[in-house]
Amino acid sequence: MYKIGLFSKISKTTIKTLRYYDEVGLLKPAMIDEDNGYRYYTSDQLSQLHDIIALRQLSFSVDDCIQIIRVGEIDEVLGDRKKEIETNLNELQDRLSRLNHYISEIKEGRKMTYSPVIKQTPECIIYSKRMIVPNYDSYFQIIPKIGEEVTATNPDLKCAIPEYCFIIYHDGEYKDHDIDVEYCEAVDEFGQDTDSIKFKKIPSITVVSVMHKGVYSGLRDAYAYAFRWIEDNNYTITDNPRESYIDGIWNKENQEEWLTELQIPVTKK
Amino acid sequence: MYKIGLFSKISKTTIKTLRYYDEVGLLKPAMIDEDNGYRYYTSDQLSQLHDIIALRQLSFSVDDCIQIIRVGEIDEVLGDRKKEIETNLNELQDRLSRLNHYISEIKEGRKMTYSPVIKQTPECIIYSKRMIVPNYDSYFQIIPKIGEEVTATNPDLKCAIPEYCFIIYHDGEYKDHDIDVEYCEAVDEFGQDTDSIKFKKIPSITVVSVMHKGVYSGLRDAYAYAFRWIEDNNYTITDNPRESYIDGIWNKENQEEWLTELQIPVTKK
DNA sequence: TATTGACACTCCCCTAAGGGGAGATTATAG
DNA sequence: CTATAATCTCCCCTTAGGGGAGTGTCAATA
Repeated sequence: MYKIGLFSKISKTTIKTLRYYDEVGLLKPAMIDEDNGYRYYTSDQLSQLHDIIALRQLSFSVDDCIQIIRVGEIDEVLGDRKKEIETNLNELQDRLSRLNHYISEIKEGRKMTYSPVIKQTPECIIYSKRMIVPNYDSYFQIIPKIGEEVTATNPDLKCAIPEYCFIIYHDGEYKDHDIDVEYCEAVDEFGQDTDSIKFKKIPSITVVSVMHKGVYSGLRDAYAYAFRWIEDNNYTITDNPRESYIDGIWNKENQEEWLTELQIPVTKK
Repeated sequence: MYKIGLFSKISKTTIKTLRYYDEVGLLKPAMIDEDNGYRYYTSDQLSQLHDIIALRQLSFSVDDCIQIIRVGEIDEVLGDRKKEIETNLNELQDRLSRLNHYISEIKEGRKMTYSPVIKQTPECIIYSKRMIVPNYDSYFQIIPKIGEEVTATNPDLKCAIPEYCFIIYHDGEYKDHDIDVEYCEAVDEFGQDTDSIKFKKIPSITVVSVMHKGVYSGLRDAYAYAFRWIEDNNYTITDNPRESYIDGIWNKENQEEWLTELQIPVTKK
């Protein structure tokens, strides 16, 4: 019969842990002195504790251990735990890769003004108009007309809340004229298609998102950064990039305050 | 100006999280209505939050984020975090490997009666006697004599508490006669060496530990299991195995209750 | 036998990053 | 004007114990 202090030394387990295991019923002492509450353990508890430590090192939770020890059924929990660990492993590898990317960016003297985030876009209904525009400047003149065109055929149509208004670039490469773009705006329900304007439901997808502040010419740096990031962190681009407009000429006079979100659909390799 | 609900939808962040970030000072709303306490956010907060999410995805803690955002110093924390993640990664890989080993053991129909644990042996002072014994049965007769021999020259010597009494097998291979063994017992201080008995300090080492219950002939299975485990989980054996005696003929009559701990010094590959 | 230091006990608060819910107030839509 | 939705604060909960306060007990020594 060992008192808790000695047993803790033998088993290399803290007294706190032993008391905790007693409390939750994972490992009860062989005997408790009724008078003074002292816990007494035997070597029987030692091998039980050994089994418990083995399970804990296999990363089972204390609750799992109780289940396993009491019911003796480990098989059910096993697969779950494996998947869980594999998920954690993948996450950690992703984080490490991103951290290393971050570090190497700093080492190469870049200022790290971009903060790439992996996120899901919402599933939503949009209307879209695809067109070839002569150059970048021109389509900001075109956009208001699209709005008018839509409300002409769909007077009751309302934008989705929160707003989600973006352009998809369909050219595989960079072009500065005759650009193949698709203007999209999320709305709250389907409306009447016209020749040029089509309603459709778009699914939720995974994108890497980069915020760009300021005038649109700076977007190229953001693109460059994002593409480098995707390459370095073993993601694969799965679709054409989107530019989502948050603040712009329509609500902010100061160009410095314009806010655009670059969304590049990706999947982890 | 967005109220919290809308802002939470725009930023894909829960309201709880936003309130929490407000509370800890990581992201304060642009304005709080004095009358009703409502929080109001702007798109400025949106890009700040985006930066925060990026840092969080890099696995920085909220406290780290506060530091980084306020002071602007990320470099110091960066190295720490990298090491931390690498450590976690190694741990997880170890766990996954052990879990897979476990699963494959079950699949192959083994009953998994052993629970391998990685642990540290204590640093301690021991006396030891190395000898060639004719066979396994004979050394249990020899051991009491060693005790007498030691107390003859060192009458005041006391065993260490907790007891640590073990045999090291110095033969590289299995032998059933003329076995080269070293009997060791931990004591509380150095004593007088004799011709055959030497005192020495042994360091703490990492071992894989397997408990064996029952008569000694069953130890072979435990050895076999442990060696297979070590192989499968990418550990390397760094020294000769130890058998540590916990319960045996000296305190338990019933052979079924004998308890022996197999300790095999290892290091992770 | 008295003391003293080591050991044991319970009880309470703490962790990180919010989640869940209660109860109260406010805003918005019809 | 009312019903519902949104928002507020406040409190408790999560893991696996750690730290400490205050108190009681054991074993060895003077």
